Amino acid sequence: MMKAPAASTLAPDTRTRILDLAEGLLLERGFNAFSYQHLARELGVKPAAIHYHFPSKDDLGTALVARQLRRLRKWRGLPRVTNLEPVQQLDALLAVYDNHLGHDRRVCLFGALAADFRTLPVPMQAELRTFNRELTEWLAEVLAVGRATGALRFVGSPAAKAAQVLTTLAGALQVARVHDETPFRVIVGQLRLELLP
Amino acid sequence: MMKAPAASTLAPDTRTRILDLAEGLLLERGFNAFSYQHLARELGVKPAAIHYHFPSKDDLGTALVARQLRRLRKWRGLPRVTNLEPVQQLDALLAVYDNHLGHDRRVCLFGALAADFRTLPVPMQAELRTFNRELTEWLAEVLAVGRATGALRFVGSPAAKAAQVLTTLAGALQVARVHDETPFRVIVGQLRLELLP
DNA sequence: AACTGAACTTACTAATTAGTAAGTAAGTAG
DNA sequence: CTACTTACTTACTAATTAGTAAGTTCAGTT
Repeated sequence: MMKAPAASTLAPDTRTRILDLAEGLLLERGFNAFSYQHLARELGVKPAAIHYHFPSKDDLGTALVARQLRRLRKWRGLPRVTNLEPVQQLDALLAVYDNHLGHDRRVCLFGALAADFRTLPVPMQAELRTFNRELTEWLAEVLAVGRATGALRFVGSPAAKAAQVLTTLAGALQVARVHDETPFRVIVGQLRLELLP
Repeated sequence: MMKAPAASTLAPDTRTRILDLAEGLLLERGFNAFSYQHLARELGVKPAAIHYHFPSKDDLGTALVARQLRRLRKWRGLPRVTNLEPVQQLDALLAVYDNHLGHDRRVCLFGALAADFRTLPVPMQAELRTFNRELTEWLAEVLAVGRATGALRFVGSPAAKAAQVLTTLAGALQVARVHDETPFRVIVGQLRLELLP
């Protein structure tokens, strides 16, 4: 029988270590800019060991996006998120992007993959589409409730505003990479200025 | 003596054909997703011919961004652009992005390179920074004049709003690539809705 | 008619890529 | 104890990569 993995904390298994490392490289250098050799060297194993866990790079990439989608679904259902007021939920979202910024100016997953999208394996494309769609839907709902209660202000539909805000946030992390943290702060400041009465 | 190249129209020379093709591949698949072989095959020459015009891929990439910067500087100085009212100048900018969308949903140069930024040659990074800075400064001036004349409406500084709008446009093309044209239209519609009283 | 330079091609190298197949060591199940 | 499974390593292939060096063709110059 399989031993259940320790639910949390402490030494992650190799598979998770591969995913974590690959995610870092993806968000810092792009999907076409790291190889199984890079991963193997960093982890102190042979490239074939990576192939054992993820037969092809397509599998690895797809697993990466699928994991992020699972994280999103878990996150948005967390009591410490669902219990918040819309303004605080928005702030929680902004905090995620701010955290990317602080993490060596990593871009978000969407921003890392969008440009190379056509070179990605089809299942990976599908996962990324779902990820972006669900995140946008979540934010649209937050914005709708926020405006209904007078806590947030904007014109147009919640769906349109949500798409605009998320797109801006993804782009803002890219601008931060090209320049420095300043434009990110400026853009997020502008977003808050417009949304909060 | 060198024959002066025909100022415009008609069969471009190989160097220009390389740049045009590389630009297309860059905007459609990313900088790390095309090779000298791809270029050569498409142009019906040998890879070494590309090396003749651009000794390294770094040179090619840098030339690509430098050309786009020259285009920007020329474009913003054109009478048919400088003579426009701010609202029309904004529309002219939006038309550029719309044109990318119509061109097989190409992302903009900035959006194509931002994610892979750290893998780019340093001179290419510098050109891209300058390109983004100058474009943002241009839009900030347009927005400042537009608000002063009452033709445009926004809160915050023109510089902040310009950074936000350009970031959103770059991101909107990426979203269009991942999904379809719809979110791009929605996001640009939202931008116009907010800016035009 | 000889020379020169631009724009290539041919032929190559060394490195890196993803991926495979076969073997092995250690642990687990019956 | 035996069989099986997990998690690898060793050793390899075939393709692709950027890049180089030397040779060729040809149009224009002197």
